[in-house]
Amino acid sequence: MSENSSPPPVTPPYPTPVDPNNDTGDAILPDPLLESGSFIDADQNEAEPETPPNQQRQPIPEGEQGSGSGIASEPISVAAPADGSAGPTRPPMKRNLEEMAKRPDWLPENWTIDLRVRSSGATAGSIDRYYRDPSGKKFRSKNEVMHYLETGNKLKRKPNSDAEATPSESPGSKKQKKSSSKRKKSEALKFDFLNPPAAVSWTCTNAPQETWTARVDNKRVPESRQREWAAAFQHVTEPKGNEGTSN
DNA sequence: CAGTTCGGCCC
DNA sequence: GGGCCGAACTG
Repeated sequence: MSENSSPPPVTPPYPTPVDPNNDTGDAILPDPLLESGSFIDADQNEAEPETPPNQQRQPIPEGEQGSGSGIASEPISVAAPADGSAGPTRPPMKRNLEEMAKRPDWLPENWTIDLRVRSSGATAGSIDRYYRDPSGKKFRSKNEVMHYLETGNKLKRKPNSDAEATPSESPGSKKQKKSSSKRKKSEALKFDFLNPPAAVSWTCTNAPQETWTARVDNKRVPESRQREWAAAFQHVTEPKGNEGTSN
């Protein structure tokens, strides 16, 4: 493009937006979140100029299509700002990546959130949120974080006992990815009426929101279980249990 | 075997 | 639509 006749003289702190329909003053702020501490997984002590910023990515061999081949673009690490110490007046966050990366209230301050965008697969485009503790441990969900916070033990996944070896299946061959017939569903009331917990202790967390957590034998009861309990409770307290035809 | 990513259910 | 978790695949 050719040069313009009159270049912009001076850029004021806030460029005048040409957007006519901006009621909430959604102007383009310089970098509201940048200062808050949003950076790309750059360690604080990473003083290695020799290493280029490009992450070590293995070249994807064409032809061979693996699930792990097409990985997401870049893991976005967002450091959680300690608190409002950075700036007294915090500008309204725009709905952006930052907003998504804002730490939930239940997340400790020293933890970080990793946003990963799926680039391959049927669920491409979906954003997965991961949580990392100062130690570097990675968690996939709030539940895992909670469990780790309470018990201090990281949930181990995939026991993979492989107790039964089914020779019928063709071994050695690559296992089909779960294409179909994988998850079972449809299960009415999961509550085990025959083996109810002997004792349940309920604790209420007041901050930031009222959250009741049930514990059985010092083991935290998953919310899903609590929901099942609620469902069962409602079921047993249902006044009208007439399934027969009214007559 | 551990780590990483995708599929897909559940909410 | 997002969260969550199991499963699958790779290094």
